[in-house]
Amino acid sequence: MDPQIATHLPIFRKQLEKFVVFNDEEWNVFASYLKIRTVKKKDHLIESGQICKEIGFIVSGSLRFYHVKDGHEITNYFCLDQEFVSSYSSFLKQVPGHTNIQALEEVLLITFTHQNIQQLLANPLMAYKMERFGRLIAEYLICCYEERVVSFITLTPEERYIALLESNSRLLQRIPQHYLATYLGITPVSLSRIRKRMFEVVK
Amino acid sequence: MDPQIATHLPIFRKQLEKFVVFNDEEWNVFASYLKIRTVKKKDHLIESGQICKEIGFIVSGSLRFYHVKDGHEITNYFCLDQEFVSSYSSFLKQVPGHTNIQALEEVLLITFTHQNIQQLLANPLMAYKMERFGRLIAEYLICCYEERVVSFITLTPEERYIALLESNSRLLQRIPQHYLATYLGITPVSLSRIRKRMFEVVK
DNA sequence: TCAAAACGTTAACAAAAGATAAGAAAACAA
DNA sequence: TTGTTTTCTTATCTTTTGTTAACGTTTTGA
Repeated sequence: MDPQIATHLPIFRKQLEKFVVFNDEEWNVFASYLKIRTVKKKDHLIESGQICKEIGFIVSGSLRFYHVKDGHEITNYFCLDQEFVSSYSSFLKQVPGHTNIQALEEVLLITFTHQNIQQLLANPLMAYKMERFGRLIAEYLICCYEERVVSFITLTPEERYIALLESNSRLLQRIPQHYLATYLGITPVSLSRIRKRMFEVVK
Repeated sequence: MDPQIATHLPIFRKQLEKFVVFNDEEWNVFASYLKIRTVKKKDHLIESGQICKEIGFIVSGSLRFYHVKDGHEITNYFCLDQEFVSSYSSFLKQVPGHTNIQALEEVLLITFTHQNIQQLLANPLMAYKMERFGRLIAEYLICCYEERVVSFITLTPEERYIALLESNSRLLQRIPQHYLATYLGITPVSLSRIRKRMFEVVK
């Protein structure tokens, strides 16, 4: 194991315990698969057309997911520290995806690969808890996605922006506004107008 | 076990096997929890504010998911036969949801409850396969949701409609158009215009 | 069968969003 | 620092969508 990784393992283990609690023996097996690496600002964790081989836990930094359409980049998601990051659909099916994931700030990641998980799932000592871990993470993500779909269906872009201000102002302070705009499903120009309208009402 | 259910179990078992294969002993345990019931056209499987207690497998019929906003119904999803149906976020967290699920046609359902699943997960004979089953279903749903979020971000309403025509024309023949419109994120009037534009180009 | 309800289309007008371009402000890098 | 790039705002014009209402057709249910 990379000695550098040891510093960051406790915080990672603590986050994992929101989903499943490994005893020390299990944890040692699991941790033996972990790797640590950095992604420089503006570098990519994964690009469109590639098969996503790994899941990362973000020790520090932030990333954005984006798609390219007609030469424009459209931001789909943001991940901040203490969260997991992966192009899930590509990762789960091991097929090429359309998602790009780019570091917005320098990122420090603890990673494990799809192959690692398959090995752990095939290990009788680990299989049960790994299945459970996978289930609970996947269920968590379903709730996130459901919320996002519902916000597209039921809210106007302005309402989505306000909801984001209220629920996740931490995000807004770290993310350039034009990325936020496409995340909300509108153009940067349009978000600027929405903001203008909002602040005029306040005056 | 309800004798009426026996007729429909083989098709259900076959669909389940896309996710996990139960041996006969496991299957008998699992099947002992199943119930069958019908939902009449326009009746609700679940309404906003309720905790969703069950997952259903649709033997026949179709349903729509919708939210209410400012007195308007906004359709969020459709389920046809041979699919699973539940208000997942509410079901998984066992908290009241905002989703309504209504039968578009008379529906025949095979159901099992959240409590049933907890019992199966706690049964040492079943736990491993139930965890696995849950994981694989959840992963499948993640891919569905991801596709839907991406379609909102990257496509115009017209492109979303065309994509739906190409990928799921089976749906379109069974679903009233005004439900489809809100599913696409637009009004029924707007969808009617999009259709008019499309057919004029063809001429 | 027959009246009521639901559904789809169209029109007219208003509101919102997209596209493009220009300019100011802020962040970044040599 | 200084020059460059990035980011945000603003303006103009066009396109799209929403809103409301009217109308004809189809479906539904008593």
